[in-house]
Amino acid sequence: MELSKNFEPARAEEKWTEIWKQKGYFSSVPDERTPYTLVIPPPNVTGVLHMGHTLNETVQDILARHARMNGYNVCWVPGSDHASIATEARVVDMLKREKGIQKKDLSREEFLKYAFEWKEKYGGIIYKQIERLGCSVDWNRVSFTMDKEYYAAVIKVFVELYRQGLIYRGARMINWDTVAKTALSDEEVEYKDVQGTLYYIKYRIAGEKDKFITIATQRPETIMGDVAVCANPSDERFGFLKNKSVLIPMVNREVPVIFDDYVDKSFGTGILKITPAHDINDFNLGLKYNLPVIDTLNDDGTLSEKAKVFVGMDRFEAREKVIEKLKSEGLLVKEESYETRIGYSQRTHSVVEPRISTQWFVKMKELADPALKEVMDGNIKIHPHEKFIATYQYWLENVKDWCISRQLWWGQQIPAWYDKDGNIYVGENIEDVRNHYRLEKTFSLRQDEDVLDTWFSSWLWPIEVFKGITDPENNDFKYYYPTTTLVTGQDIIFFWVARMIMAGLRFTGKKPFSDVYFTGMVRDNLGRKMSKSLGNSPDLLKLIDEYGADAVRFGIMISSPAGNDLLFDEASLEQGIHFNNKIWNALRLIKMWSSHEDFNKKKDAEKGDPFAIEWFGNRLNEAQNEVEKLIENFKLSEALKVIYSLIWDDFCSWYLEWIKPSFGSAISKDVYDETVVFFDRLLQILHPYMPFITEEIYSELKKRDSALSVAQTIPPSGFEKDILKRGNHLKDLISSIRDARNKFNLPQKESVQLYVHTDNEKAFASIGQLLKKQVHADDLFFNHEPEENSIQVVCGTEKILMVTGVEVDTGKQREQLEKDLSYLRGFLKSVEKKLSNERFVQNAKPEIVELEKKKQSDAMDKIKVLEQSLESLKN
RNA sequence: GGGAGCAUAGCUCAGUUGGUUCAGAGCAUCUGCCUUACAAGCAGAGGGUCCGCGGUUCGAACCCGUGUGCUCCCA
Repeated sequence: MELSKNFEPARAEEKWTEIWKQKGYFSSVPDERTPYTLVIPPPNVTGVLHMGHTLNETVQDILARHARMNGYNVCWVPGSDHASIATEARVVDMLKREKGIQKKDLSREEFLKYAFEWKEKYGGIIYKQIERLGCSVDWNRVSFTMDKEYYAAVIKVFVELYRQGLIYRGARMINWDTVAKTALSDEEVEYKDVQGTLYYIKYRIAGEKDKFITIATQRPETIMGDVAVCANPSDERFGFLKNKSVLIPMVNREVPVIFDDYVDKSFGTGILKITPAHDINDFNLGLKYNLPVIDTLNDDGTLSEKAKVFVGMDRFEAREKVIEKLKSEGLLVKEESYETRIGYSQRTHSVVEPRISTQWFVKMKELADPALKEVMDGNIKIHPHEKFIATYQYWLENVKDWCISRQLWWGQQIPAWYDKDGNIYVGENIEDVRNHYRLEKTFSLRQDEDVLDTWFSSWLWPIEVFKGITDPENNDFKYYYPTTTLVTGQDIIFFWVARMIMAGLRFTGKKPFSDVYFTGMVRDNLGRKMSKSLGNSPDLLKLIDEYGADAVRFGIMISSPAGNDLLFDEASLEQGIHFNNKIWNALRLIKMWSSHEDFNKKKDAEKGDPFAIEWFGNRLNEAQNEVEKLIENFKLSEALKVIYSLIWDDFCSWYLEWIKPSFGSAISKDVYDETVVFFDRLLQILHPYMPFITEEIYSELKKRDSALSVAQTIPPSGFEKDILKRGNHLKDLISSIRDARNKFNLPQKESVQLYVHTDNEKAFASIGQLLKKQVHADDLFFNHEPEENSIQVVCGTEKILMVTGVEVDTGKQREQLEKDLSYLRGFLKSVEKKLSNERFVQNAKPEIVELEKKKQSDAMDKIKVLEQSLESLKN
C-alpha cells in the first residue's frame, strides 16, 4: 500500500490504542523479572488533565516504556482520588441545579449515592485523556481512594494510629473554609499578598471621661470579640494604662489592659486588641493570660449572636457597616492602606478564617523523623536533589500536627463513636468498638459525622493500590512494593510525598519508592502560571486532535529541563509534527528503495559504501550510551535532544544521504538490511517518547510478530572513537566545501575537481568516495597544484583547491582567509602567552601544559596553510 | 521577616573536577536552493560585556564575597 506523504497521527493512535488494549500488553502479573513499579499520582476525580498532568503522565510513560523495553516487569497503576472538598462542592452544586435538591434535605446515604453516580459519570474523563496520550498503564489495576477496600484501609490506619496515641481529638485554632464549611489543614491554605486597610479606632478608657486610646486593626468586624487590649511592657507611652480597662466600641464591654513582650511597639499605634477566637496569636495570648474566648462568627462567615451587632451579616459586609458606625460615632481616627498577607482556601478560594474548633489531629513528630532520615540518608533519592532537599528538610523539621477531620460527607467517615457524655470510642466499626471497649449491645453510641482529609487516604496510595494495608501478605504487594519511581509536581511535596514516606515507613516498615522525580510547573509562553481564570491552559484532547499525541509528548518534553518550570508554547508542538514527518519520510525513502525493480538482484545493485555503515553503527552506539545515561539520571529532555539530533542529523542528513543510490540505481541488499536494523534501533530508542509513530513505522518497516511496545531494546555496544573522528573529518570537509560553494555562488549542480593538500592521504581511502559524492566532485587529486584558477578551502590543517569552470573572485576569497588568519594569530598569541608564563608551566598539570603545546603547534600549522593560500592568491 | 533557587545568543536552556578551538544546542532570524523521502524540506551563515563590582588563582561562565533583578517555599 502506498504510504501517505505525511504521518497521520489520528489513524495510528486509534489503531495502536486498540491493539495495545486487545493484547493486554501493559497489564502486569508478578513473574521472575525485576519489577518496575509506578503509581500514578491520583489526579482528582473532578478534574480534567491540565498541562501539568500531561507533563507528569508523559514522564511516567517514558520511564515505564523505557523500563519495559529493557527487561523489567513494568506495572503502572492508574487511579484517581476522591477529592473530598472539590467533589462534594460539585455534587452539591449539581443537585441544586439539576434536581433542585438541597444537601440538607438528604441523608448521608442518599447523598453518597448521588456522589458515586456523579463520579461514574464524570470521573472517566481523566482516564480517557490518559489513554489518548498513549500511557501504558495497567487498566486492570485502576484504583480509587473510595473503593471499598481502600476505604477499609484508611479506617484501619486511623484506628491503629489512634491506639498508638498518634491521633487525638482536641480544640485548636484551625483554618476554617467558610464556603465549604469545613476545617482545612495548614497546607490547604494559600497565602497571597494583598493591599489591606489598617483602621485606627478609639477605645474609651473605663472610668475616665473622654479619655481614649487608639488601636489599629485590619479586622474591625471582630471588635465585638475583643477580650483585652495589649501593649508592650517596655513601652512608656502606655504605662499609665496599668491596672486600667477599656470599653469596646459598639458593645461597650469592659476589658482589661494587659502587657506582653509579644506586641511590636512599631506596629500601628503600639497597642493591640486581643481577639482570641479569630487570630492565632491572640489565641495564644488568651491562653497565657486566661482570657475568655468570644466567637463572633458562624461557620458560614456571618456574624453570630455573640457579636450582638450586625448579627447574620457576612463578615465583609459587616466590616463596612462597622466602619460606618464607628465613623458616625466619631471613633474612627483614620484609615491607612498597607501590605498584608491573607490566607485563601486552596479549593474554594475563599478567605480562610482562623477559628477555634474541635477537630482530629495526627501527631506528626514521630512520623516525620524517620521520613526525614530516609531521605537525608539517601535511601530515597529526590531529583533534582539540590533544588528540593532543603525544602523537604525544613518542612519535616518544623512540621505541625495535621488536622485530618473535614466537615463533609464525601470521604471516609471518621471511625469514632461518642456516648451521651461525649466519651470517645475508636474502632474499625461499631462491633469492633463494642468488643474493644467491652460495651453492652444496648450501650448507645453515635458515630462522628465528619470525614477524613483526602490526603489521609492518598498517603497510603503506593501501599494500598496493591492491598498492602488490607492484605499485607498478598503476592502483588510483596512483588511490586516498594515502588520504583514516583513522578509528581513539586507543589505537593508536603501534601503527598512527605506523608507517603511517613506512611510507608510506619505501616510497612519500608520506603514507598526509591526515587522521586519532581517536574516543574507548566507556564504559558509569557511565564504565567496556567490557570482557569487566565484561560491560558489548553485543552489536552484538542491539542491531541490538532497535533497528535506524539507531537504533544515531544513538544512538552523537549522544552522541559529536569525540575525546571516549563514554558509551554505550541511552537514546540509544531516542532513535534515536523519531527514526525521527518521520520515518516525516512521510512518512505527506505521503502522506496526496496521497491526498486533491481532490488535483490545482487549484480546490478550499487555497492554501498562501507564507511557509511561503519560510521553510523558507531555513532548510534555512542548516542545510545549517552541516552541511557541521561535517562538513568532523569534527564529526559536532554535525552530527547540527543535522540532528535541522532535521527534528524546523523541518520537522515548524513547517513541516508551517504548510502542513497544514485538516480535510477538500486541499493545493495546488504546496505538495505543494515539500514533497516539501524532504523529499528532508532525506533526502539525513540519509542518511549513517541509511542504511536514508532509503532506504526516499526510495523511498516518489515513484517513482525508483535508490537514495538513489548519489544526489547538492543543494548548499545562500544564504539570506536577513531571511526567517529573520521566521520567528523568527512563532515567538516563536506561542510567547508559546501560553504565555499555558497559563498562563491557556485550552483550545487556544477561539478568540480578537488585538489586536496594533506599530510594524511591515507585517511581519504575510506572517505574519499563519499566526499566526492556529497560535494558533487568528479575528481580527487592529492598534493598536486591545479593548472586552472581555483577556489581555496581551508579545513583544519588541510587545504582544498576546488577547480570549476566559473570565474573566481579572489578578493572575496582573500578577505575570508585574512579573517581566519587574524583569528588564529590572536589565538596563538594567547596560547603562547600562557606557555611563556613560568608559573603556568610550573603549576599546571603536565597534561594541561602538553595540551597547550599541542594547541600552539596546531595553530601554527593552520596559520602556515592560510599564509600559503594567501600567498598563492597574490600570484 | 526567614530560607532556597536562578541570572549564559532574540527565546528556552546545556556547560561534569577551574584548563581540549569553551563560549555551545534547539527554536527563531538571514542567504541560496521547488535537488525524485521530506518546502512541515535541503545547504549554509550571522548572533553573546557568560547580570554588575571586587577577590582567590599561572588560569574563572565555573570557586569566594558583595550588589542588583527574577522565581519559589515558609511565617
